[in-house]
Amino acid sequence: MKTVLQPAKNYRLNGRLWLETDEGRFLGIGRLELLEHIAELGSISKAAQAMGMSYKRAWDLVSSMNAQAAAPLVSTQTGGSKGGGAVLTAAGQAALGAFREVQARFQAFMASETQRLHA
Amino acid sequence: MKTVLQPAKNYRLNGRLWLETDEGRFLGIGRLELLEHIAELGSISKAAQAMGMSYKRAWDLVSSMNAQAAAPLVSTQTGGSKGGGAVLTAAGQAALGAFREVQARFQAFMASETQRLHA
DNA sequence: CGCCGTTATATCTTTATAGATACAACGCCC
DNA sequence: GGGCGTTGTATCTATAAAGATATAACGGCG
Repeated sequence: MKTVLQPAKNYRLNGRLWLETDEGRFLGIGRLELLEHIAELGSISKAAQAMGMSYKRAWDLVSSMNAQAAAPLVSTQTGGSKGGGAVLTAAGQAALGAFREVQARFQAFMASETQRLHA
Repeated sequence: MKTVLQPAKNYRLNGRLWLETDEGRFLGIGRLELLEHIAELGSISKAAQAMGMSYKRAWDLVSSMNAQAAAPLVSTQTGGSKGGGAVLTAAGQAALGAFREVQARFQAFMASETQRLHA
């Protein structure tokens, strides 16, 4: 196996991908996973708990996403039968699906490039 | 123009790519630019100055690169006619070239994916 | 009306990271 | 041998990011 680079240990190509506006990051892998958990659990606090993330951080992320998007990605309700909750809007579901696909192709790209480096 | 996502402002896909080992990041865009400046200027301190980076940070980056690589990427000399200096080793030049290519294809990937999102 | 679980918000503390500063060691060169 | 500019290293400070904690507001429901 001829490799162009020879670090001491096994190495791999890794990376991160995100959508950004002039105001900063908008949607990346972290926010993507948060949206997935919110969609599944119907609650910001439950999603944060499931991810080992503080509620504050999760709420800050949701807040910044909703602020930067033309239409909110997450719709929240305070009070009610279960105390409240959060669900994805149609825009949120569309964003989730679209970014999932981009992320999948990014994974494929990285795998391919890692192959090439080790070739 | 139909877009899947509708943030308030213009948005773009961005990302970072790096090589990593179990010990952490090894070579990314920041270290790549540092290597380029070292190759051009023959000095860690001059490279740091040109990049608006503190010498300490530049030295730390070089040190961690050399520590993680099987062969050092940067060869340094203390003292001498010009007080000392730093040059890329053959391994450093090879790493520079290889990562430059990966980075270029990554840029193309991101441009293509941005196109697709706006399609 | 009071209970409940959640959203929403403020404030303080902790932690990680970058930067600033200082200085010793080195080796050519005058 | 002394000056010079760089590498190499330690230590302290400043700043930003994340976490911890506390509490108000909300609205269905018994």
